[in-house]
Amino acid sequence: MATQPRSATLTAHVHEQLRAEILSNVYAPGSPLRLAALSKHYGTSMSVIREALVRLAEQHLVVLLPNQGFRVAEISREDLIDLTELRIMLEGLALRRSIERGDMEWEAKVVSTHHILERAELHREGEPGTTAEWSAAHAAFHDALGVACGSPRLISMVRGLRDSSELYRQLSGTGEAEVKRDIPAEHRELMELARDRRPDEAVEALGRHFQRTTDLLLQAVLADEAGPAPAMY
Amino acid sequence: MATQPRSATLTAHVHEQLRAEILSNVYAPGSPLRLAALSKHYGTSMSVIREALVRLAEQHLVVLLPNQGFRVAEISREDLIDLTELRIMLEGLALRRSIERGDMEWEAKVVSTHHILERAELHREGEPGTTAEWSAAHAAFHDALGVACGSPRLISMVRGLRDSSELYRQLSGTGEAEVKRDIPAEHRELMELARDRRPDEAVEALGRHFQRTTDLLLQAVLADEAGPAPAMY
DNA sequence: AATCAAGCAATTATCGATAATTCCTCAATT
DNA sequence: AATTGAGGAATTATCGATAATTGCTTGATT
Repeated sequence: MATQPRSATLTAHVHEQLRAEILSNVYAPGSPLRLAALSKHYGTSMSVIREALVRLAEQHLVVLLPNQGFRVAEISREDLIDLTELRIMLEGLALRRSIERGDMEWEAKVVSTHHILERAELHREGEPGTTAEWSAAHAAFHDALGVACGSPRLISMVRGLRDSSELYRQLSGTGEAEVKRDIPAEHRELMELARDRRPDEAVEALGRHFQRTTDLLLQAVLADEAGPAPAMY
Repeated sequence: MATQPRSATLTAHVHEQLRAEILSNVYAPGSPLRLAALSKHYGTSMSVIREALVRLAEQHLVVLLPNQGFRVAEISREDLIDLTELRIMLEGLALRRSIERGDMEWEAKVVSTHHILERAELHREGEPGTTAEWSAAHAAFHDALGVACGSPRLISMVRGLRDSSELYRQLSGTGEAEVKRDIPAEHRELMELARDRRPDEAVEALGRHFQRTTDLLLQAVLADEAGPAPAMY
């Protein structure tokens, strides 16, 4: 398990790893992240764990309660709806601007990341859940769509929202509900509309893409959770 | 100078203080923030300084270069323009939604924070630069405008952008250029349009308010900085 | 003079230990 | 039975020291 730190700094490495673990649902939403346990797990002192967790807390992937430690961020219907609305708007804007301003290098990146994603999708046929490779390829493709928007801040915000969304997506695995959906086709459509520089249609397609995912997620994973709280009364 | 920590935790207290110092331009943009010096300044160990700085780094107010420490975030024409564009959009959206969804308590908050701001503006007549009280009142008023939008994430993003903007604003002091501008009147208009629930006009006014500030800032403070770099060639 | 490398000083990153706080248990009281 | 409060265990927050890294200075080399 001894990991060789490729990162410039130990903390950066742990931060990346921990983010990946959280996004792939190794720790359930709301569950505590104990310093001692993680310290042992990663073979580093509590200081570097703590610093990594502080960073994740600022990114809203974990929550810090003073003197009570860190927990994985909670999930909820309302939050997913909020998240999706903002994502449609901001990631849509980033896409629109990329289409308007992106150069040929950008086009190439869209095409190439889509190609990798398409391959991952073919390989995945009938697989149980979301593969780590597919998730990475998926994130890379969506990132490419907006990366030429020209605004570092917008890119950063979009990435943050995307990470938060991933928390929900992983929850469903490859949900049964998704059988009715041709996700590869949606991605191909997005790639073509971006490549062919059709801003309105592309933004529209992106919005539908997100909304569909959210709707399925809402009915599949978060179907209940309407009352004030789960149980214990 | 011994500060009594009202915060739940020492780090939180230092984080707040440091944020305030950076936003009020105690340290110039780009200047290094040395752990030992700050540690001495605040009378705490380097660990809590470091944690506070890590948080600020995630909020884009400072920058961390691995093994080279922390610096106050740099400023630039392009960044200010980017920032303003995003602020107009996001803070405008928050305002629109607050007008649509805010209850009477929200209205009251808008009116009351505006009242405090107006008082601070009157008191400030002829003062040299931006007062700390005025800055606080100003931030509180703008915060109130968007706080009822119903999206915690949007509120958080808007606050982050507002903090970054403050970095620029403080740079100008009460610039000479502002004499031609009736800022109190702009604020009053905003308050009235929000209070009277006129979304389109309010959002429009907010956009103009930001754009004016930025335009003046651009010509007053960041007039040069067109070439590749200041000097040293 | 310019370049380069070795050594040194300053600074950051990491560690392990201590202090402070919270949470749980359980007995005492009502 | 429910509530309260005092202990004690578990956990977080803070500290000071050590290790690692960077960057500067200086002296050797061309």
